[in-house]
Order: sequence, then C-alpha cells, then structure tokens
Amino acid sequence: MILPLHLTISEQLRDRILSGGYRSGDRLPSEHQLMAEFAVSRITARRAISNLTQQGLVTVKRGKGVFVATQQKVTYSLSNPMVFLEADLDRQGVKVGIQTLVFEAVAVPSEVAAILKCSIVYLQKKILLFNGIPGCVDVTYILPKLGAAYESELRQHMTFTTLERHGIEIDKIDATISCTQADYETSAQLEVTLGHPLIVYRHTAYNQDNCAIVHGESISRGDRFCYSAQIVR
Amino acid sequence: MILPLHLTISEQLRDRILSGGYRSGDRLPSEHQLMAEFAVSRITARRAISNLTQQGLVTVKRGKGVFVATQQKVTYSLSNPMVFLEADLDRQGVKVGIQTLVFEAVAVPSEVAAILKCSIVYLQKKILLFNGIPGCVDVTYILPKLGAAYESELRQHMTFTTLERHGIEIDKIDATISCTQADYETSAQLEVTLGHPLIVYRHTAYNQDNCAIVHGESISRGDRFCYSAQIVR
DNA sequence: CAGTGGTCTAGACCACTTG
DNA sequence: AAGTGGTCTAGACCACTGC
Repeated sequence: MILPLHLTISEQLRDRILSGGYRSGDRLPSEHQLMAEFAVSRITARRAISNLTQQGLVTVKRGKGVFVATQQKVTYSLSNPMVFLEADLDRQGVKVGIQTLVFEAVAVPSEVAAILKCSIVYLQKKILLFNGIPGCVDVTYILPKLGAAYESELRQHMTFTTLERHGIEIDKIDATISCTQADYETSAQLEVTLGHPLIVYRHTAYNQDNCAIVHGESISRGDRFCYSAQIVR
Repeated sequence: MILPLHLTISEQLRDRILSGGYRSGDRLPSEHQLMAEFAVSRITARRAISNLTQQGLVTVKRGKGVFVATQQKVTYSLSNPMVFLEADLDRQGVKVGIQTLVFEAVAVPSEVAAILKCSIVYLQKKILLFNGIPGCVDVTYILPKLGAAYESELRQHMTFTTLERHGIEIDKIDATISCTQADYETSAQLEVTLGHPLIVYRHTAYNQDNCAIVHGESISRGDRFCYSAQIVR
C-alpha cells in the first residue's frame, strides 16, 4: 500500500502530534522547513498541512505559522428533566453572550409550516458567544404573539429563558442532533474553515397544551460543543 | 468584500446546486470545462471543487466526474424508553450488518479504567454496515466475563442485543454526542474523504446493580446518521 | 483510445505579522 | 525587512473509467 506523498507527510506529522512530540499550542515547521525536510514542493507541503487542518489537529494563523490545536468541549445536557442552555453552561463556568443578527416577522417557510400552525412567524438569527468567542449560530422561529410581546428581551436572552420568565412553560422538546459542514457564510460567522464540522441541534418546543410554540436550529462548532444524555430502560 | 477566485467559483456552483440548476446526482462541469468557463488555471478549478466537497455538496468519482451529493439520514433514538440500534433501524427499513475487525482481551486503557473496574477487558472493533454500506466504526470495551462467554455471538450481533438475549439487562446508558473529523484510517474504513465530519456516540452501559459493564464509542458518518431525543420537563 | 480526476513540480505575487 | 501563510499560473505524469 503506497500512500501519496502529502499523506505520508501529514501522517508523520500526525504521529508527532499524537505522541507528544509536538504539544498543544506548539508551532509546527513552516512550509519552507517542510519543503526542505521532506524534499517536496511547496504545494505538497501545503497539502500535508491542509490534511492536518481537515482533521482538526492544527490551526493555521496567517503570518505566524501552524499550531497544534487545543481541544476543550462544552457539554449541553439533553437529559430529563429539562435544563436550559444558559443555566447548564453557567455551571461549567461558561458565560453565554448573544448577538442578534435578525429579528423580524416573516412568512413561514414551508418546512416550518407543518410544525408551527401559522402563516406569519418571527424569525430570529443570533450568534451565541461562549466566553466571548462565537460558538453557535441559532435560527429560531417563534409564534407571532410571543415574538411581538417579548422582542426586546428575546433579542438579548435565550428564547426559553425569556418565555419561562413570562410564565410560558415549555413542557416538551423534540430534538434531533446531526452534523454538517460549514458553508462559507457560517464559516465566517463562527470563524472556522470552510467545511469545518458543525453539530446541528434541531428542536421543536411544545407548551402544556401540546402546541408547538418555537422551532429552531442551533448550529454549533463541533470542536467546542457536545451533547450529553442519559437513557433509562 | 472581495473573495478569492476559487471561492467565487465554488459559491457560484453552490448556488446552482441549491437553486436546483444542478440536481441531486447530476454531473458538474469537468475540471477542463471549469477552466474554460471561468478562465482559471486547473489548480483554481480544483480548489473550487474541493470547497464543494468540503461542504458535503458534491462527491468526486475518479475517472468519471464530480456529482451532486444526495443526502438521506438514518435516525437513532436516544429517547426513553431505551431502544436498541438494530430494532430502531429495522423500523426505518435499514438492515444492519456487522464486520468485526478485532475481538481480543487487552489490558484496560487508562481512559477506560476509571469506568470499568477491571484490569483486563475485551476489546471489540467492528464496522457497521447499513444496507451493506459502511456507516459506522464501533469500538467497545466489555467486561471479561461477558466477552469470553458470548464471543461468537458478539462477533456477529450488536452488543446490547446479545447481552439482553442472555438475560443481562441494561438498566441505564450514559452517553455523549460530539463530532470530529475523519483521520486517515477512519476515512478509509468508512469510505469518506479525510476530514469528513463524523458523529461520535460515546456511551457507558450499566446493569441493574449500577455496575458499568460496557463502554464504547460509535463513530458514524455524519452525512448518513443522526440522533433524536425527546426531553420533558 | 479519449476523458476524467490525482499527484507533483517550479515559480510568481500578495497580505499579514513581527522585529 | 524578513518570515509567514494565501492565491494563482503553466505544465507534467499517472491512474481510473468507459467506449
């Protein structure tokens, strides 16, 4: 089994990283140094580095160099009983900031129409900052009555926290977790490379009358975020 | 805001895909056609295609061309009450096949020692096939007594299904869901590109006495798999 | 065989970072 | 100014696909 040059180089660098030869935060050899060390062209050296960034092992800083990535994940519990994001992260010492990009009434998109029985809904797009660093893009559709009533508060706080504060209780959340790859827009918002893995948490919240009142999608950086659950018989 | 050439090209192709100009399964223009259409070098054309594959929008087939990817995800329910993978997927019309790569007694790795109170455990590495196509790499550590007793059956069936069939009931599962990017080995096993997003389901199963009996990690293709949950107050 | 993508080279210019 | 990575070109050879 013969590997392409760029792969043999990136695998060799990977071994050095995983074995501790290069530690977390260390600078890797520059492109020129790699060209000399492995006697390859610049494109091949760059391809090797690209292989490593695609595996999330290193991050590249323009004008500075290539550095071994450091991983530390924040956990959000899906377990019953229900816990809200802000409270859960606060326990882990993470402060959540909110930067609302869009808050407006829109015609309900067709995918959402079957869930929220409405023709007009409020659409909110926001970026969540974890300790000041962008970590999540959230798109939420809210029933018009609720969106209109609590707009100023919704703009600055998490949706569920706001609703609960006004006595609107969430009784049940249906959720799916999947993953995708960052498109250009999202990659810019979350400050990651194109194609960076993202965790998608798609949810629908119901009130006590089993009416869907909120539907949305939270797209978080896969390298910074994970979900936990406890399942019982 | 000026974008690099390769990005303007890939964004333009992306629009054509999302708007339906190119449909699912269609062939995109070849590298040479892109070079002509956008008057760029081959490297730039290739970079544009690479941007699309990194977003999971297209797949490349050597000697044939570049094709718009088709997405269809299989869902695994995390919700209570507990449902096992085989039963859950069977309901969705997906047949699960198992290809065991490793099944052997090993010294317990340090990360696992705190969970399974043992010095020797059975390690099983297997690939799960969904309707014959590789979709998941599973690494499981099993208490030695159980691994030895049911080896032949464990090799060919899902762990929990086998244990339940022998009266060993799982009472609780602690799980986390995160995502990563395929390294070279995993990318070869799951037939994806380096860096492909993967969903990691890390779990510990406990019996009625609240003893951990199984600990493991299922790494699934992010483009084929997702998890669902229902959370109640 | 022609057409496709995969790998690789040498060399150029630009933008950002640091001293 | 020197060093870093980012973009881009032109051109070569190879391996796989299908006719």
